[in-house]
Amino acid sequence: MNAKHPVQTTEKTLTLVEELMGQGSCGVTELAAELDMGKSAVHNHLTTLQERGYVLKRGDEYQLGLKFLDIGGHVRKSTEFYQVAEPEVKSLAADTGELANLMVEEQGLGVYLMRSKGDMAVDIDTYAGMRTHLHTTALGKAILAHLSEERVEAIVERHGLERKTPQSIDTRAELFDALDEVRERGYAIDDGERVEGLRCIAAPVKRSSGAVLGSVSVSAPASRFSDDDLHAEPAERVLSAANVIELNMNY
Amino acid sequence: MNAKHPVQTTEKTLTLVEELMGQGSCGVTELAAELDMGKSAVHNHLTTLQERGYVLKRGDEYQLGLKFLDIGGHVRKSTEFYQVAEPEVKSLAADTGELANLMVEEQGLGVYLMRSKGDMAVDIDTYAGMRTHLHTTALGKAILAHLSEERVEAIVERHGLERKTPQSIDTRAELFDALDEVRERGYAIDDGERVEGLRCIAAPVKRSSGAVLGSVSVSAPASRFSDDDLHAEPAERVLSAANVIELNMNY
DNA sequence: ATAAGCGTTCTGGTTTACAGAACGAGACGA
DNA sequence: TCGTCTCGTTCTGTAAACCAGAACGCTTAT
Repeated sequence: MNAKHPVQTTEKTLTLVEELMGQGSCGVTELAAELDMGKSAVHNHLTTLQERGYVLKRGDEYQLGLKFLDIGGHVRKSTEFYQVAEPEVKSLAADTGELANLMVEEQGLGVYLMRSKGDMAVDIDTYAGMRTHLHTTALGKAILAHLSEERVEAIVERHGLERKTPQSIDTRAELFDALDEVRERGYAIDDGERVEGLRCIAAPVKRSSGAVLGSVSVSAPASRFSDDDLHAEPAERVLSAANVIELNMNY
Repeated sequence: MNAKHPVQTTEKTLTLVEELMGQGSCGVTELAAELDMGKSAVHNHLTTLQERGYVLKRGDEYQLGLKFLDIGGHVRKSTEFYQVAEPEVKSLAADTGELANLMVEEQGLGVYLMRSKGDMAVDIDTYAGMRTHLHTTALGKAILAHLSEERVEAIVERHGLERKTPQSIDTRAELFDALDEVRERGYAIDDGERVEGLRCIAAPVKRSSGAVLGSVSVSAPASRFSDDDLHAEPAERVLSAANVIELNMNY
């Protein structure tokens, strides 16, 4: 549902914050030009944000501060799912030596709640808090497979089916086929659909009611996740991690 | 410096966000009462924030979403100091088996940039992004010890010397004595000054210019950090971690 | 020297945020 | 079953405040 009486000033502030996140570090004039606002307006917003700790001034340039991490970290820490899953994702990373991830759905997008690196883990561009289209990752497909068809339709309607690599899913038919497969097999795979050469295997975590809470995964370069291996040990280990989390969530 | 023409609407939005962070989950009426605002104003702000992904509605209550973690995570990831220090803090935790931390100063407060748990690590209430008074932790004292005296004065002026436990520093004289000691010894210690029974040892990380970038630490229960041991292996290991980070920052 | 660029300050007109009242829906008890 | 209380939401006029634009120092480049 959209806001019937949105606060336009707040929208401007948020747009400014998001622009600053994209740019990294910016001057007043540059931001004003980028966002079609007057310099004074931009300046007023920035100084207000600075006073509250959300923005820092370094020389003549402004940049986002760590206050966002404070709030975000607090929100994450207060999440039961994160608290319960965290140790299990860590041991998943330790056991496999690869990169283990935890995802939840929010507003139709996938949010990485955490990532834990094992000894050999690849270092890709993800970070805790990062958002991604659900259809482009194994984690996302594991979640989508256990939402109602109308929820999935609504999400596709809202966010589209953008392609990240030539392997990405980009039609509804492909997506629904893939989700059927996930439900049958019990876990989802991603073979270079978001990052070329990266394979990923993910299992859903569900409440005993059947509602999906999120998903767990392990990512590794294709060279270490061969076609044969993929469906053996790694799948086994990811499913067991998901199962442990489910048990601990349901007490 | 304070904003000469602050955007009051933005301030209201931020106050609302911070209140929501404190409360966890709240209804419109409760928030309106808490903040002395009309219900319609609170509602307008919340729906605006919701539309942008910063706030979620669950039933009739509103709560903060993970968008803050997205922005905060992005800011952290873009920080050179974090990128460089991260692997070293991880191995510090792995080697000692305890809780290793990384802190930077922002707006006169200490911000935990990361925490990494070793096998036996205590689980305390800190989280990445959390802010704390600098004078209450070894990490903070390691930073303060390498700021100019007027910076330290300004920080004390701004944030005061609040006590967390009976052991906390709470006078300027005590603080400056402690900082002298830190400079002489090369590292800072905290013996139950923030959390009773928790000992902590921290070393500053400095640019070759002498400017302090932040600090690294290891925390453990007093039972595992005896008086004798504290200044031997742990101190050695923390100093070496700080040194490695310094070398990698300065290329 | 001069000019061009920046961030910052100032002001008034007009956009717009918001108090307060009214509405609809659900929960509860009589 | 009905009335009552409370919640989130919608609506409206008016008082407030956001902001374009111009002006001001300041630094840097020509």
